[in-house]
Amino acid sequence: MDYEPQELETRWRDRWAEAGRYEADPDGEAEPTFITVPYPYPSGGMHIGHCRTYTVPDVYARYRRLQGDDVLFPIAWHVTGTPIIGAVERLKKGEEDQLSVLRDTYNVPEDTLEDLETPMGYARYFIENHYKSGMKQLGLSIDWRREFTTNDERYSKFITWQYERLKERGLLEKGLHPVKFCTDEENPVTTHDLLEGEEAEFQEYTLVKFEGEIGSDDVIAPMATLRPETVRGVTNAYAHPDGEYVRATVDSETWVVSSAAVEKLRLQERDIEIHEELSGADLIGETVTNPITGDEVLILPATFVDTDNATGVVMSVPAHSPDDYLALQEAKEDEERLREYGIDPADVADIEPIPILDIEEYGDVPAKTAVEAAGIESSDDPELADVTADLYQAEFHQGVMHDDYGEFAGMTVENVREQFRAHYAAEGAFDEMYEFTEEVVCRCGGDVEVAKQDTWFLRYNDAEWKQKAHQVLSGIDTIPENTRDQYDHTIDWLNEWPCIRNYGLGTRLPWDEDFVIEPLSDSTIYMSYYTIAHRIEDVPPEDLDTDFFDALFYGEDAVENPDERALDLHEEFDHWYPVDWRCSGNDLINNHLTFFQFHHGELFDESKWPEGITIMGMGLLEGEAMSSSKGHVVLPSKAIDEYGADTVRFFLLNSAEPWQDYDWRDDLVGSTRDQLERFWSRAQEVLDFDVPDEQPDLEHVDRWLLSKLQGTVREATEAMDGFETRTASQAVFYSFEEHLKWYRRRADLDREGAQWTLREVLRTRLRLLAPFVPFMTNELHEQLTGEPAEDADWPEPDPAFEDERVERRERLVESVTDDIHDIVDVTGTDPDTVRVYVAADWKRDVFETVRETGTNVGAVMGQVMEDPDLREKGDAVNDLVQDLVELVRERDDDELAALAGVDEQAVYEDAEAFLETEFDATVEVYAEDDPDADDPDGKADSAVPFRPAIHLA
RNA sequence: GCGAGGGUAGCCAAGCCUGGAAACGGCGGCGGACUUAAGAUCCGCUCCCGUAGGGGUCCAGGGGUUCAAAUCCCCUCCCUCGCACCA
Repeated sequence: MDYEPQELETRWRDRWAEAGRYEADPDGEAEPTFITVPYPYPSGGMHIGHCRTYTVPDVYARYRRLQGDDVLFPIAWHVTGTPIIGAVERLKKGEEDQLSVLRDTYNVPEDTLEDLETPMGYARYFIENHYKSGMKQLGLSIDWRREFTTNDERYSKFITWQYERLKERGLLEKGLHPVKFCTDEENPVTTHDLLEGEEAEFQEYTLVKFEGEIGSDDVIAPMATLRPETVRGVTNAYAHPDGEYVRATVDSETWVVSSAAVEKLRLQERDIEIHEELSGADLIGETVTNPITGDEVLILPATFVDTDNATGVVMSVPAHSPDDYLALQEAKEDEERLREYGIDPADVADIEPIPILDIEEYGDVPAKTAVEAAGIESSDDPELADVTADLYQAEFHQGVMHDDYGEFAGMTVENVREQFRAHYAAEGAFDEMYEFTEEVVCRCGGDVEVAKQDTWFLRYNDAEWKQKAHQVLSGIDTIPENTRDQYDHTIDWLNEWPCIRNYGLGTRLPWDEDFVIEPLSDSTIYMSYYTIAHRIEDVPPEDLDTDFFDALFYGEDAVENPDERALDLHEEFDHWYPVDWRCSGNDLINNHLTFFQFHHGELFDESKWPEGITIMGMGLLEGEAMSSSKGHVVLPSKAIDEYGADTVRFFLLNSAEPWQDYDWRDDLVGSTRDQLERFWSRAQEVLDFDVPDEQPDLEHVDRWLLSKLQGTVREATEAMDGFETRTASQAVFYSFEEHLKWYRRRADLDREGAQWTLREVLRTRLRLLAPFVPFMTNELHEQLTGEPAEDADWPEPDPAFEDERVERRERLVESVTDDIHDIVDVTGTDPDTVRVYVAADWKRDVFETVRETGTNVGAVMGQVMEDPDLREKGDAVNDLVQDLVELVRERDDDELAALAGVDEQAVYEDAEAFLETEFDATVEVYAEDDPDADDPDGKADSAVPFRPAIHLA
């Protein structure tokens, strides 16, 4: 039978579907195992980069089934939030990029595009035609009865229950929060909605409220700065001479700021009324008072001031800012210009930098030192930015505040900034304003600004809640183990999390219908929903109130008059929960996986807390990140059509451990396919053997192979328990192929014993490989035994076949073969006779002495030299002891014990026939001290125990 | 900057926790078998030197511990990822 994966795999898919093979219902006897993976987000199609994420849990699920567990592996679809809506919008607008992704990358037929113009239509298309069909093609052992979407009515009731309960427990809080806001669409936007500035970050400027008289009005000129602690070093201020400014009431104060700033402040929840438009020239030459020092400073003209950034008025700290230092120098030199604005140049000439912090190796005036050291003379010098960055960096970490900072004196900037700012903000001298670090543009072309919005937060900063999350974590197996620190760190680091959005799919906030609960916040404990997803369909949504879910999750004592239907569902929940394993991506450690722990800690009893998390690496395609927008993807359907699902699975699981990145390379996938095909044809040969079931006489090599098989079972089992799919499949498949290679070279395969052995080996390996390549192994195992591999048991190591001495003996044959090969290669000879001399008995005695005495050469020599016969041999004994000490050091006790029991001469004599074929020569085995030994070149005495002397002729 | 993970032969990559064989395996390359040929398959070789199983150098760089270090400790250099309101 030839290997035809397409035909074979279709047949098994149909069988599974017809039998409902992976539908899991509580089974009283078996141990329940519940495995989940984050539900996919169908905002596009599935590509090969997604496949491993779902295949790893499948392999584990299949493994646990073979171990006899009752396994639940469900899937659902996450549609919450804006990505799908955004994708639909772009499609409806006919955006070329979007159309190209749909048409070219995901092969959506032209006449189907119309169906994709509603969010759920769009989602449904990709669910059915990509995810679901792809998962079925891959052979994922999913219980399909339990699928749902997060936009389903009943799921929403479940989310409603959860948020009602969190609110009751005081874990939700209302507050203001900065968001990205498109000024055209007048809506908050997400990173996915951006054309430019995806990298932009929120930057919180401190506004230092300088007071003064501009025109004839008392006003506040808020100077925007990122370094509020430098306020004592301010010598002057700058405004743009041609900039547009306004005088306006901001909340209850009168401010002068740029016109551009007004709009931003409005978005940041300020009450604003404009009184008068001003030009920069109106500000210049005026003096304002530093709210901290009380010093009066002059506003100077500067065209480098950006009126579109923050307030459009900046303070100047020439002692610590290279920009300000140069600008001041330049202002002093241009007296003409100062007079133009009615400023007395003498007043400017008097301005000297005021240092406010010390930093080693930068002298009294760090900015001056930095600028001069770099040889910068003009503010146009492109090197200035680097010099500035270096100085800021150094000052931040090493700068020590001067004495006039009072309670803040002596501290470093790093430690003082936040405190300092909070202190003067509380006094009313400082205010704040947000800006982006770069320009941000919406996909609609509109300008995106920072807006402050009313939001509900999850209080992840709550100390008690954090404590619970740590407790949950301490009970979780984290794979790989070194991710544990990251979770702990994330738990401590998480702050308040805004859990709602203004629009998007999903569940409305129960007490405020204007808001939708965002995706990361509606997916924290949904694994529990899988346990009842298919059966809750029988309950009308209007009955699904909070009491219902309390009874469902907490049982009959949780509420008065619990709903019988809920209690019924509770039994199934109770059967499957907690989650045994959550298999997820390493990019979710920082958010989802930690939220998952917080919410379980809060909402469930300790007995329902998750037990394991394993994280997965990314997929690359031919060494580069996959990208659907660039069309740099491979679709699973295409890969499976070309190679077969078993090959795709085997490659994904064998090329790297789950948590490592893997690289989908066509040539390597092709070679995986060849390997499976070879496995198949070798298996066919074994199937053709006609051997009885009961064990025939076995030879040494057969026992050797069977012993190796037991070790492989052990290794694979241990690896599977730790999700090490690569180690497990490598051991069972590739490493064992190496053993077979040797076995085929060594053994006479026409014997009944050999054929029986090979059949045993195949039967065992099929079961060990069943989680990885279920189609092929089921087929072959059924041909071999009448039963599919997945219905058999996971193999156990059989102690009757584990034999260290057998393995040691075979190792001796391997090394003597290697040694002869080496000599043949080096000498370039083709021997007719190969003579092997086994070390004399007295050498074995020395070996025994070393074993007993230990690996101290002196001690061994002392012991050995007590024997007068040995003493006579002199240097020969010394050399031998050196060799044997080394040999013993390199081996463990079991190995040595096994070696000690080996009759070396018998081993080589048994291998004579093999060696004769191997070298096409006559092979003679002698004892070193056999008086009749034929030893033409006197080689025999170089024999060492387990390292016979060799002579070629 | 903070947090995490890495740097192994032409390339990919195992080994590192639990120190003990120039270091699994794959790809690529070279040679051979089979074949009319190609492909596939199979067998060898693939750090340097060597006509006797040997010797030399080696696991980012530099120090240290040890009889023994890719593996343990310290320092330096370089790379990847995350630092949020987003799946």
